[in-house]
Amino acid sequence: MNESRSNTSSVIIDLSAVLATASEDQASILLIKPDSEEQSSHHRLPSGPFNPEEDRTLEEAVRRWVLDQTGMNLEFVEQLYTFGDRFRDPDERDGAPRPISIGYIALVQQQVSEIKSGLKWLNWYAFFPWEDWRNGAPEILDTILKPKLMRWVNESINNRLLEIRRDRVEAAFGFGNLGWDADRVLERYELLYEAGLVEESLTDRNNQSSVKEINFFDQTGLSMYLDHRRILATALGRLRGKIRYRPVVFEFMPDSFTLFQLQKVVEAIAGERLHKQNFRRLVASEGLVEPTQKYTQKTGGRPAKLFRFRPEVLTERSSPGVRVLRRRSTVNR
Amino acid sequence: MNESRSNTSSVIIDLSAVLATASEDQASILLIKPDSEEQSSHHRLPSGPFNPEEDRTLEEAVRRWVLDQTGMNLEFVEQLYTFGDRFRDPDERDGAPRPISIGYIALVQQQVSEIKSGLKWLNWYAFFPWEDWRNGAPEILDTILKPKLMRWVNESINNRLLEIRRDRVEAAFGFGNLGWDADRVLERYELLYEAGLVEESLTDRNNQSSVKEINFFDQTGLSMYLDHRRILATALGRLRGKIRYRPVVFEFMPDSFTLFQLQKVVEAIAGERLHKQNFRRLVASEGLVEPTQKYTQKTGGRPAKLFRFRPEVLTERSSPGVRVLRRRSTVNR
DNA sequence: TATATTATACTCATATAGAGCATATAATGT
DNA sequence: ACATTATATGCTCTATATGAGTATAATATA
Repeated sequence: MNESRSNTSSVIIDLSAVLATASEDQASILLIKPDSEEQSSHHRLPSGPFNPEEDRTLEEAVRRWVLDQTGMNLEFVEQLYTFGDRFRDPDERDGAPRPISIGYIALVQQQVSEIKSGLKWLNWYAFFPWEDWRNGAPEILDTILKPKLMRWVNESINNRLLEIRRDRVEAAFGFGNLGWDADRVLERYELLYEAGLVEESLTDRNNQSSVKEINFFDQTGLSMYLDHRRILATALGRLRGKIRYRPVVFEFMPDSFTLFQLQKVVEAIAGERLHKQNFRRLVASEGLVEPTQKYTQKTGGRPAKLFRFRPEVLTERSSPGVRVLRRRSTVNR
Repeated sequence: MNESRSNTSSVIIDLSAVLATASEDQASILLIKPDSEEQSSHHRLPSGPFNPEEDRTLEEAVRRWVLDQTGMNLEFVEQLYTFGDRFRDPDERDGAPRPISIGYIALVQQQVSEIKSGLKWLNWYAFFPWEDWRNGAPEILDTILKPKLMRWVNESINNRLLEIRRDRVEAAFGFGNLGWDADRVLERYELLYEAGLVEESLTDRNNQSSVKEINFFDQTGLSMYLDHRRILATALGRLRGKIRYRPVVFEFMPDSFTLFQLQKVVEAIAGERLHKQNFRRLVASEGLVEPTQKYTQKTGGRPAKLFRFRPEVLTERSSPGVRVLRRRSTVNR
């Protein structure tokens, strides 16, 4: 065994949190606005270094940083992934310590109170315009991303690489026979990054973008500080998957709500439209909700019954969740 | 914002890999045998510190350590989770740097060649006897774990804690109306750890075990070095989940195999028996395999057709996998 | 009173999953 | 040769889940 390496090189652990919420019309995340004094003009996630002397667990550290920076006490928190690629941080080449970045997702109630200055709620899809299929397939897919990705595939230096790239693109974007799989958010972002189609690609000097058009990147979504957009992509993918087998949607809902409100929130997260009658059948038969005695007329038309979450499902069903479509067939493109 | 903390405390990143394989009768993992000179007498995973100067990515570092320690070049590697709890490492209280542990899972072919000395393949279920349901519900569940867990639930200092513990135990072990959910390996291990029912509970001084019986822990599976058994539990849970929507089983299979051999491997991983005819229908209709022209008679009885994996399935279906049972009903207990 | 709008109930066709029965093809023993 | 046993493979039946559509109910408003 080779035990000869020194372990003395410094490593900084950076913890970042995606604070996600969803209202009827939008899924949004809480961001720290770019500061004019700072080098970067990009939004960033609440984040901070891990201090082993102060924090008993990683999750506690995340909670503390979020409380510091946003004033919010988190409930649901889940670890996403640990990123450690070299050179995603451009400063690192100049001898700065290597950042290891651990991403978290936190689900918070719809924004009730006012938020601190310097913070902002932003639509999730501002960062991933191609992920919102609620009004049909996003135009950008066929007009821009598909041709650019195909070009990147064909630029491969040999056939083996070409096949790998083609298969990855097909699987992630479903251009072939495959449909669109809403969960594959990270795969899609990674491909766009590698193909030089998002702004962050430029700071990675291993990568050169073939894009020459001025303002091209304005079309491919807002960029973020360092690798925060990658963490965000991981979060959206995880959330979309999790919603199907854990009752996490209810973290976003008020105490009582109509079924259509619930559906709108699920649609905002899933990025797809759902069949109203079937959705209602679904949540009822899964035992996820129970009716209250109240109704609301705010919806217009016939008054809607108000429902509440039924926490008992957790001890009744082993994977209770909103089993929405796993796949969108190609014909809907 | 509070930016006043020092970030100078040292952090060591430790990378560990679960090398998993499966043959017809067993799912096993590659371990480093306990060395008599070492303090600990426990098996451990191949692992080593992350060196930011040498390794471009975390995954590369894992591959390098595994190559060093086992001589194996890994193909499929996936990150599992990053563990950073204080005091899981008993040495840490004495001022040793805080270890942050990133777990990986690697899937390797059935052991063809001989392995290096000091290494050993061990049955996965030697560490989690309660996870193997292939011959019915493991006895240990009803005879030992259930009563001990119930006692731990009832020892709660107040009603709120009691309810939380009860719900967690019910969800993880399916004692109530819930069935056994094979994927929840980590949840079950964590509960046993917290309840003081596995040997590692003793080294965690936040935790005291109520177990007084001599040799009690011999019944609750082999213990491992540091938090390696926790990483192993994470790996098994992840693998069981993943097998359902990605064709990962084939990482374990030789070029050609009979459908029953494939089924046996899936059963070893899932820890459950499957319906033979339905399994065959399943893998065929999913397009996961295609017949070769060859047959084998080694199985006894009518010769079995040999099949091979159909890689095209990756570009045909968005989540191809072996959709085995998600839940086992209570009546089968 | 007609019309628009939303909520909710119900139906129908199809796909999928669990379980079991039946048949095919080998080896082995008498 | 023939019954027995063991494994492989094909097929049926049923219950349930899913996708899509039709019908009815209860409100507001022109």
